[in-house]
Amino acid sequence: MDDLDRAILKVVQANASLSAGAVGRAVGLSQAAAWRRLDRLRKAGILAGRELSLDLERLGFGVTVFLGVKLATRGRVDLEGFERAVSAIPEVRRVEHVLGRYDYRLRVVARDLADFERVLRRRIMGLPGVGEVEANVLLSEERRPGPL
Amino acid sequence: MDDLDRAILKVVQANASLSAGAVGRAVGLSQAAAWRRLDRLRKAGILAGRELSLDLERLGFGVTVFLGVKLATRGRVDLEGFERAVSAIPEVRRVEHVLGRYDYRLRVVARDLADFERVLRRRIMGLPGVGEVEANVLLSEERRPGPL
DNA sequence: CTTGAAAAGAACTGCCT
DNA sequence: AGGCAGTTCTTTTCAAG
Repeated sequence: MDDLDRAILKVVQANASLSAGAVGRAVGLSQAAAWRRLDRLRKAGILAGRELSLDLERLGFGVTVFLGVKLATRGRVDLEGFERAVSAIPEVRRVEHVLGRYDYRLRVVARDLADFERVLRRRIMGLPGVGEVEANVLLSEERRPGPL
Repeated sequence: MDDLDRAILKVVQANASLSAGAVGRAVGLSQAAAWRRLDRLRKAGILAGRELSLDLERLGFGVTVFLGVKLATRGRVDLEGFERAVSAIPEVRRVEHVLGRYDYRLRVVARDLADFERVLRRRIMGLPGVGEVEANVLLSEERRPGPL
């Protein structure tokens, strides 16, 4: 983990579709040297994997809502039951178990607000142990490269 | 946008590093046909791009905190000033502009809770227009494939 | 949509400094 | 560790059925 590795991580964060040769050119290494470092970072688990980002709006899912969920009852059983049930809802794209005002934060997509209401009432509110629920509708978001 | 396209999107969601040939085998198309469909999905903006997922824990950032931020004052100027200032903080990995109890939700990483306290007190609380702030510490999270 | 083929480029390997 | 050179595999494009 030296400065060259950090430079490589910066480059691939900015553009995940770069070849080893292109990464090498960007940081001043040969294709083979850059590839070996990328390989090492992958095997160390630091480069965890690629993800494809779908444009959900173009697929007809124009609404994203964050739900803060507080469970009415707690305990190991409740957490597991809630997580299993919430994972079966296709509109739920992310389940975050958190500490604070809520127990879970869910990222939910829907075609529109009417569709979201359906998901909320028929799927989310019926989950086992759900207590208080709070919604925040996403207006826009920005991803940032992060610290390094 | 037919069933084959949807099947392709499912496959590449599950594994973003698949070659066009491998995608074709998975959905019952030839290499060339699968490539043409992937190309079309990319050009239509539905496949928006790849992202690399870094393992921030292995890089020494063991703490992730979600911050709900309510601005003390509002208006176009306040939003823009806040967004510009918050984007300059390297520990902020995501800025979500939302409607609801908060105006913004921030995803913040730090080396540990002491480091997070430093970021919160010296960086976040000093942002222009910041009013109420609420923190939720991430315990675990799960990404789900999403609806299709 | 399929097959086959060809050119370009990327991934991987071994050897040498 | 880094560079060079070579092999293999993918990507990408094209022609033809």
